[in-house]
Order: sequence, then structure tokens, then C-alpha cells
Amino acid sequence: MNPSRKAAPARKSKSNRQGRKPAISRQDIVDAALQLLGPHRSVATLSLREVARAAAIAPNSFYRHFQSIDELAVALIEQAGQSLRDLIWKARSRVGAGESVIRASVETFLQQLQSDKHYLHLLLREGAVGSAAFKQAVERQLEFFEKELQTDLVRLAAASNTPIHNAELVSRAITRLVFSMGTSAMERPPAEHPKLIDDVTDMIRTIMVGTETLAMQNAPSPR
Amino acid sequence: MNPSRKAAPARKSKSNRQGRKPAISRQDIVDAALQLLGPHRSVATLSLREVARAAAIAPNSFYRHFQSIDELAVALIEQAGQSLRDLIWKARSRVGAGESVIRASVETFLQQLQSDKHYLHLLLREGAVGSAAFKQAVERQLEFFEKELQTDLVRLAAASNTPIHNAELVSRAITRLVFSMGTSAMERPPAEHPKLIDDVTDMIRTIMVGTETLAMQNAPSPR
DNA sequence: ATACATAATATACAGTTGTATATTAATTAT
DNA sequence: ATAATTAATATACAACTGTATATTATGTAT
Repeated sequence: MNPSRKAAPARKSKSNRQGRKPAISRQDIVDAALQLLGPHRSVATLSLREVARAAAIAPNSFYRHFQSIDELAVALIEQAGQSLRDLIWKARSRVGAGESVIRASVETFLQQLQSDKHYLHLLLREGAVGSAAFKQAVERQLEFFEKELQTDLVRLAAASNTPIHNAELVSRAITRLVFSMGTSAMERPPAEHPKLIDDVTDMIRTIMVGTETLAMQNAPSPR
Repeated sequence: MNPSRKAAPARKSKSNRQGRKPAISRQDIVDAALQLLGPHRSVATLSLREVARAAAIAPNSFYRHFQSIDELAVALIEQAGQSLRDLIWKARSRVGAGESVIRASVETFLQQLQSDKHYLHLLLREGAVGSAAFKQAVERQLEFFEKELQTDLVRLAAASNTPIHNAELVSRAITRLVFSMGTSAMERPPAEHPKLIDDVTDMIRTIMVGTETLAMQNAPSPR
């Protein structure tokens, strides 16, 4: 399963173009909004006029690209989720033999807090405020993470011959945990991040040991 | 350790009162704000004027009781946290012999989603948006939950003679998990809540088994 | 060259917000 | 009764918001 960077479908792909050439793209607006956001600014506080200002367009021009601020917010979340999953995928695929996949993933994930792109802040913070559409978008991204983690867990379990009890729940628990701890980390000085990575890794290991133990109890055939 | 309902310190307790009698109390404003909130309305979207309107006072009168909207938000969070912890404490203390403390706690917690008081929504949703003071207030409430859970876990472990590996991390993990899953539950129809309670209970059990196994590995004296 | 279609802007408006200032009302101390 | 002190309101203002309408610019097809 590769990172699947499918380009977002163009808004209106009239092949027979006619009329004025767009001076600005949907993506340009997304980028402008992204610059406004950050550790101390949440999507919910973005105003249409402000984004338009940042993108150097007239307020009304915004409507040519998005129906509403909400549609922009969804686009932001989707881009953030996509980018982060790509990133983790790359990190995992280059993890060496002796190293821990868990630790590598957690590390690359939380390292993004320092990044100047604010994808992680975006995804962590906005969990549950905003319109229904927006909240669903966030939830959708979370589920993507969960699914990818699940296939990874199953693969790992098969490789190392350690069973797993209820892989779906386990991957969901881990994902939620990482996101929740990441949210806390956001508000703390970077000096505390290493300790936090240790903690999260330890939590995940506890879950892994638990699921393994439970699986062995339920199907104790030593084969 | 009892529920510790300490009354919030009065704003200005001039013993030598003089002047006009307050027509409205801090708490009245908190109550008015609470009515505005709910499953689909977050603290971040409250405006001073709106709250004043709901409390039937002039906008400026608000300042007599709170320095800013932010101070009100913090008060809201604190009241929500306090109430919920009281509630869980009561639920736990009346759990019978054969029943599961874990399950009872999770159940009473998530049942609050149906309550007409919106404490749980408040606490679940607002995790990471808002001012620094506000976010710290939320984090503080989370830590209260963690601490109470930790003492509970330690007590339970001693009683049932099952060891615990790193009780602090375990209680933190469980707390975060419950809150995160609760946030998701908020957006889903009540019909799915039982299944959700099962899931969360299962997750927690996995963690408990994990911590137990780890503890036994580290100190395998069979005494 | 002309018509047409599209993108972007200009102007405008009504609504809301936070807050500064001034005024009135109610209560207590003297 | 009068002064003092506090609570609450009234009025006002500048900033900002989303959006409706009209106009201008810029490209393509004929």
C-alpha cells in the first residue's frame, strides 16, 4: 500500500475553457491560510476576509474557489492528513533492522511539531470544533491513520509470530493516544518532547503487550 | 479522598460592604453561558454580548464579574471538570462486588453525553482551542482525572494482588483514551454508544493486561 | 475585429463585536 | 437626611464581518 498521493480533483474541469485566466488557484488560498495558522491560531478563528487578505485577493474572489470558509477548512485538514501520512509512511519504510518501528513512527510524528508547516498543529487541535462537515473531515483523517496502522500491525504480527487480539481496536487506541498526547505536547516546551516520546512509546508498548497476552490466552496453542 | 467540592473563592470579599446590591452573580452568568453551549456549540464561539444577552444584563455589566470572556471560559471548564469527577466518584463508590469498576466508570462517563447539562461536551470538545489560560485550564482538569484514576488503580492493584507497571503512565493513557473516544461518540447517534462503551472497556482491559504482564516480567517473584 | 464568457475587483450595506465614557439606581455608613 | 460607594445601564464608536450587486479586466472562440 503506497502513500497514494492522489491529486485533489480540479474544481471545474471545463475542457473548453473560455474567458479570463484564473489569477490564483485553490491551492494558493490554502497556502495563504496555512501561513495564518500555527501553534497559536486555529482554523475556527479564520475569517473569510482575513484569508482573502493573506492571499491578496478581494473578499468576494474567495467564492470563486470555495463555497465557504468551511470548505476551505476541510481542504486544509485533508491536505494536512495526507501529508502527515506520507511522512510517516516514508519514515517507516526506512527503519532499519534493529530499530523499533513504533518509536520511529512516534518520533517522526511528534517531530512535526517543530516543523514550520503547521500540518500537525492543524490536525491535532481542531478535533471537535467547527461545522459538522469539518468535524467529519477530521474524523476521516483519523480513520485513515487507524487503517494504515492496522495493516502495519497485522503485518508485523505475522512477521514476528506474535498474535494480536482485536487489531482494529488496538490500532484505534494507539492512534487516539498519539494524537491526544501530541495535543498536550503542542503546549509544552520542546525540551519536554523527548520525555514525551518516551512516555508515548511506553504506553504503546503496554498496549502491544496486552493485546499479545490476551491473544495467547484466548488461543493458547503453542504451535 | 472525597469529591472535594471546594467552593470557588468569591471574587471580592469586601467584608465592609457598601453600595448597591449585586443583581446578578458570577454563577448566574456561568449558568447562562452553559445554556448557550451544547453538542453543537463550542465555548470558542461565545461572544461577550451574546452571553450578556442570555444573562439578561447589559454588555458592560459582564465586566463586573469577569475580566474577559476568557475568564468565563475557564470558570466553565472548571465547573464541568469538578462536576464530572464528583459524578464518577459517586458511581465508583456504589459499584457492587461482582461488577467491573472500569465498566461502571466508562458507562457513567459516557452517559453524560445524553445529559441536558453539557459538561461533558464542554470538556471533551474544547481540548486545544482558545487562549493559553483556557487550554491550561482544560489540561488541569485532565490531570485531575488522571490523578484520581491513578490512586484508584494503585488501590485496586493492591487489593487484587495484581501488580502495575508505571501506574502514572497507565492512568494517563486511559484518561486520554476515554476522552478521545468520548469526543468521537459525541458526533454519533446514541444507538452506537453501547458498542462504543464495549470498545473503550476492551481497550482499557488491554492496557491493564499489558501493564500487569510487564510488571510481572520485571519483578517475577511469585510470592 | 467582435462577441462572449469567465475572473477579479469595487462599492456598499446591514449586522455584530468589544469597549470607552457618562449617567442613573440602589444600598450602606455617617 | 446626606454623603459615599458600588452595580448596572445607556449611549456611542470604530472595527470587522459576510455577502449582494454592479463593474471592469482578461482571456478564448468565432
